[in-house]
Amino acid sequence: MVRPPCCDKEGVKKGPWTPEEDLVLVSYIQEHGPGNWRAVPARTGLMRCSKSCRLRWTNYLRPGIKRGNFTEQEEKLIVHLQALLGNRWAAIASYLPERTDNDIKNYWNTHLKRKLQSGGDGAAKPPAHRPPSSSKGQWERRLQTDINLARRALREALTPLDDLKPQLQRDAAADAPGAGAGTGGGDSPASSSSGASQCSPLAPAAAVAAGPYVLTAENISRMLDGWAGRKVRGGGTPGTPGGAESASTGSSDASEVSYGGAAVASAAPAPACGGPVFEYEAKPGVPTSHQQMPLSAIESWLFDDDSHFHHAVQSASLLDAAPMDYPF
DNA sequence: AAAGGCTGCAACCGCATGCCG
DNA sequence: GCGGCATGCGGTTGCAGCCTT
Repeated sequence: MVRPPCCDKEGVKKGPWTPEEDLVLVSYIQEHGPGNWRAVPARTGLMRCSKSCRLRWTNYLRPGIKRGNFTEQEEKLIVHLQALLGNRWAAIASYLPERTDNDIKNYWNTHLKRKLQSGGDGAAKPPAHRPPSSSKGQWERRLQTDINLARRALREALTPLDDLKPQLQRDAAADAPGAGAGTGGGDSPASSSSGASQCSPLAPAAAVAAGPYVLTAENISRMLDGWAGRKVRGGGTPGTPGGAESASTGSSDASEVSYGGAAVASAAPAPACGGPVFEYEAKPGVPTSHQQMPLSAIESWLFDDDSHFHHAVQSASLLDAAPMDYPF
């Protein structure tokens, strides 16, 4: 049996996506849900590779994505997690639910890497405990250790949030009672990969908080308005619905245009698991779009499982081998 | 004001991994 | 257990806009 090429090299369009293409893709996914990407080009008539469709959806069209304007907290998280996990952007992104791995990767390469390099010689060097590019089995075993390290790093990164901690913990307790409670067994957010079509412990809370995105005519209209209202880059590169312009215009853009806004979500009732389409858009094991949810989830993960954390701290001397000495 | 260089972002490419028959 | 397929992931590239000279 001859394996068909991933992308039909002939007749496959490349380059920036147009608003029309985005609309077609979003409409299709609204109807059929993400997945079965191979069928997407054929069924939609999009002259795009299936991978391109998936990428476009994952990085830009998916609801709940925040773009631009990385906060200092996010920067710290990224720096710490990059030091701990290496260039495993998908894993890092799982701690920043509103950010895509591509976004984080770009931000690291364009901002943080340079920042670290200019900030100190040693800081930019990968730590000794950085995951080796060895077999996955080794890596998985190591991951358990790194989880504990990550917790410590996250706690440090989140230290300035102590003022908010009581509220965050209340949120975590109220919104995600199960979030992180089972992480003592090593089930970190980064490692839970089976939640795409299931109810993540966090997903219902997020759905309640922000509601699911429902593609309606109004939303499509808003989307197109957003495109039409912004200058088209490169004679065809649309701004992204998630608010690509937000970097220069302020953080409000992201919520204005993104699909995760509460106003949009209010168009439909908050579903239980298996509700309307896009309910399954939550990243696996991570909350959907709500500004506070990621921190709540992280806080929950960090503090709910504190006993495990302290045990790890006490029993593992490896903490000493993981200096968190970064310029910022 | 114009030209060249630099920066940042969106997208592509190829490999790795997991699932299913 | 094996092979094929679909998807996920990380590295890299291309290009438009911005900045500097």
